[in-house]
Amino acid sequence: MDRFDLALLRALQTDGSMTNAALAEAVGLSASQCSRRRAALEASGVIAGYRARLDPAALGFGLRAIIRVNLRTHGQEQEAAFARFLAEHDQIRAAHSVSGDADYILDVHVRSLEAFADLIHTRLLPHPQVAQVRSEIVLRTLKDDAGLPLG
Amino acid sequence: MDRFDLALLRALQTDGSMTNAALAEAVGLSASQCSRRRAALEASGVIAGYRARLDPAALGFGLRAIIRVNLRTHGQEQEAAFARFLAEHDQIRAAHSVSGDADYILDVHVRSLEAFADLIHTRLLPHPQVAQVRSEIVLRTLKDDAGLPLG
DNA sequence: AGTGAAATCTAAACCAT
DNA sequence: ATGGTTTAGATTTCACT
Repeated sequence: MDRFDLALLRALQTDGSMTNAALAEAVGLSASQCSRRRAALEASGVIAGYRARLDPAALGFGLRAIIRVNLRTHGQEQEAAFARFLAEHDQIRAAHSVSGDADYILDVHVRSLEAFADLIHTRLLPHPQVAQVRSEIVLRTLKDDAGLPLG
Repeated sequence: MDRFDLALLRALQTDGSMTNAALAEAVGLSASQCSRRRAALEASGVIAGYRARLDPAALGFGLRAIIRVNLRTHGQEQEAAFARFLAEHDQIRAAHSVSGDADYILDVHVRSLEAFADLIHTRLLPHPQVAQVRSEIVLRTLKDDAGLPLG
């Protein structure tokens, strides 16, 4: 993992569709070398994959919210049940168990305020493990999934 | 935007490096048609771009936190100043202005607890606009940037 | 470790339906 | 609008330094 690898990663987390020729120019290496280093970074898992970034607004997702959840009980089985709940709901785009005021923090994209209310009132609050739900609705996104600070 | 476009988007937000031939097989269209639809989705901005997803742990980012920030004042100029602060700090990977208990919610990746403490105590808290900072440290990530729920 | 060229594969323009 | 063909370009393996 030298400065060339870091430069490759910086370039690829900005634009994952860069060709090896473009990467070669960007980092100062030959295209073949970029290809090989890139393959190694993919094989080792440093590059976990490539994804298209979609525009939520263009696809009708009008509302984003950050939701903090507290559970009633904290046993192994309860946590597993809640994890299954999270996995089953694809409006929930990110979910972290956290240490702090809340137990879980969710990042949620929905099409409308109705869909949001539905998620809160007919999904989350009735869940047997859920004790408290507090949400913040996103008004403006100043930064979204900016790259990792490499170098 | 028909079911084929949605299928393309679903495939590409899961794996952005799929070839048009692979997409053709996945969605049931010819490769040329996939190429054309894909170009249209890129041109219209529905596909905002492609990015490599990096593994934070593999790159030494040992700590992630969600930080809620409240500002002292809420004028145009104050918000702009805070927005500049956010843009300048690349440990802050996402930042949203929100309606709810907090004014801003930040998603932060740092290398260590020291780096985290430094961000809080020598960057955020001394900032003239910042009134309150409350953070939750991520213990376990159950879902991270899952795709938008299409169809 | 690094490069340059050859062979394979991919994308996009073209054309016909 | 869609699918097949072709061409120009990209990737990757190989030979070599």
